[in-house]
Amino acid sequence: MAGRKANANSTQVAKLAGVSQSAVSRAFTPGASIAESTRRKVLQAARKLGYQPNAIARSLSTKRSKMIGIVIANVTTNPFYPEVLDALSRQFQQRGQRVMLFVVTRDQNLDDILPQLLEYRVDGILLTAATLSSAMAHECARLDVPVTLFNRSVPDAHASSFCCDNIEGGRMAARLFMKSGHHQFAFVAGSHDTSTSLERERGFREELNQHGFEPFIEMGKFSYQGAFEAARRLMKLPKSPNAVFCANHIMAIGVLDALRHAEQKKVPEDVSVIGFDDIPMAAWPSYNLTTIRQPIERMIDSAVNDLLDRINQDTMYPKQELVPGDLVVRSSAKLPSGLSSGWVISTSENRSENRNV
Amino acid sequence: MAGRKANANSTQVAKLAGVSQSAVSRAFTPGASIAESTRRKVLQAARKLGYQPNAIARSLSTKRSKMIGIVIANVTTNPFYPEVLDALSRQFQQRGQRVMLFVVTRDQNLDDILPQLLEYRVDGILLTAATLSSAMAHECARLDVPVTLFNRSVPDAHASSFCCDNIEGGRMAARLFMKSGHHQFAFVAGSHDTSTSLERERGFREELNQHGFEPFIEMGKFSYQGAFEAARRLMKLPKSPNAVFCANHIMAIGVLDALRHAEQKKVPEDVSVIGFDDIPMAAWPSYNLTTIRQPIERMIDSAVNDLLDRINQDTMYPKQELVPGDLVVRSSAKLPSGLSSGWVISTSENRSENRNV
DNA sequence: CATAAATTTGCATAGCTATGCAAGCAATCT
DNA sequence: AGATTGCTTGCATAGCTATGCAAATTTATG
Repeated sequence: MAGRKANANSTQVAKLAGVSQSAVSRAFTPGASIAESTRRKVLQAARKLGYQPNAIARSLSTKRSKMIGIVIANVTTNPFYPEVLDALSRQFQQRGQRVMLFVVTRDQNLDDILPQLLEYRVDGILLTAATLSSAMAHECARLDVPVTLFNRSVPDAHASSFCCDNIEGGRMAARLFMKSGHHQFAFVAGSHDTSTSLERERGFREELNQHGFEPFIEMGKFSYQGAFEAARRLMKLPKSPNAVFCANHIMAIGVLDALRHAEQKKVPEDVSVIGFDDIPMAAWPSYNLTTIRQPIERMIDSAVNDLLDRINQDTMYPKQELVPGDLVVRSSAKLPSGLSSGWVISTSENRSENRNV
Repeated sequence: MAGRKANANSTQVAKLAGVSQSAVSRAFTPGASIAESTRRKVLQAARKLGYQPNAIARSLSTKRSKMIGIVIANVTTNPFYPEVLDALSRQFQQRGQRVMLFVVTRDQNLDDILPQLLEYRVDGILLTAATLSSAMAHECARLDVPVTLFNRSVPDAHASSFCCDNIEGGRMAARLFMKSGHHQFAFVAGSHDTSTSLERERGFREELNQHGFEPFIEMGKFSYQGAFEAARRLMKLPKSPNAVFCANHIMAIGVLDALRHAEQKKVPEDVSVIGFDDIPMAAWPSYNLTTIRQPIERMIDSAVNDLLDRINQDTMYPKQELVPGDLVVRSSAKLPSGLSSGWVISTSENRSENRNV
């Protein structure tokens, strides 16, 4: 059978090098106690035999697999997630961890997936765009496998979570709309059971409410097509909105396309649109989307650091972190006076600057 | 340290169930010789202890890791690849294989990456948008680890490869342009060392040459921005082309945006554009891209089957497969008489039909 | 019931590396 | 020289499961 060809092992290398098997092991373990001369002998013998240490056996022995389980959803429907996966995967690679990947459908039940990761004794688990049942959270805690959620907030606190400040993001969108003099608002939601969508909606609505406004809500199902149709429904309303905030990037694109191509509306003259997730595509000339930027690199750095720290130190508690987003002003939403395309507004530090994006 | 918490093992389960360790192993091995009554006893004891077989130990023992190494590039720059990754990953999951993922940058040297997969004794390797050095091909062959390339053709034949028929795809684009009466052609290339780009160019050029035409070639660097700039350069030429074929989807989008927003050209009235890789985005109203569709599902089925077959049967030779693509007619390229948007032209079986895409 | 056949079980070991411990060794110090 | 210290090295074993083989048990057959 393929894959069964006898592969040189440390004992054979040891014999050829005239040392013990332990010496071979130490020759491949950085920082181990071994004389430089023997190490060279071992490496030479290893090269001659085409020997490479067996990571499976090492994992068994050290009880560390050096593998991280990553679960990710929406990888084809939302271009934000390929960005996330790319960055996560690179970070872990760079830190000497391998990645075991599971791609799931939106809100597929993870209770079947996580055991498959645990079976391989992954050192930690990172969930993206997925939630954790409390039974599974419990199971991971029992096995001392740290779990980190990315872009989902967590109800019970057995896992770390790293999210953009979605509520404040929603508020920023509302404020920009109001400053530009809009009066009829709408929110295109992703789904009614996803924290990102719910929180963005909540921030948007609360800020509007404080000024006496109430947005229409339409369901865009987190997809281009769903948002396209949502936009058409919105435009059929008696008092159709002229300021539409969308729960993510891809739905903002769907809304824009519907407005321009199906409804003959001009953006932003007739209708303003704001999205979420500033991915490269948002800056393309066809869209030029005004959007809330999630500082993806920073979020991922934090998430990766947190997970690796928790793997290495037993004592650390899970952490919930909220990273502030920036409002990136382009030309899909009408500009209030004093602001022009290319501005980035960070609420966090309460300043704006023209970074010319 | 985290992850080191004592985890029940088969011996403990055996003791609790009053059987031998072998019985526990067999209880978890489908098709093993064990009485139903003992299996039940074992499973009950296992549940009580929260026991789950250790896949690492199993891998060591069986010399099968049940892991496939996937190497993928361009996951953020080309939306085709998230589709590929999603489909691949699902297929392998469904077939009981885990995926160890490496995300690389375009044409990053794999000679550092593959050893990391081999170290974990993956059962097979699938490379997407990446090439294999002959040294590494040799190494994998020596270790009996089958390798399959997806979307890259292979010079030496130590690996299987599954590609769309890029040459024929290029020819189809050329034929459509010529049928619509174009006379000035251009090809926006991805890079000069990638088989996909080279082959698409070759087919396009050969077909044109047969009719006495020669296309301009511009380099689009496989990116939106690169293609955007390539289009601007093309439009500055004295006899600027009015029929532009792009080596992939994302570059077609870049070209379209440049033509419309930077060059004030109408598509397809002033310039026709054809892309490659029919991903969902191509059908969005903003683009409505005429494009060559790679039958991604079929290609992936073949690739996965081939790899798994080669893992299970030592005797099979690597296979090179060329899957024909379809020309999907939308509205970014002028239509020849008798054809309307929504038609799909499959050269393979030499027929066209209106599938209303 | 006796015997043959089939099924189930446990024993013992392989698979490969890491590591605590004690022993060996060389260098340093008094 | 003798004692002390610090490195290196090998031995032996742990880590967990799968599996060939022989023994034990059950079932089928005559």
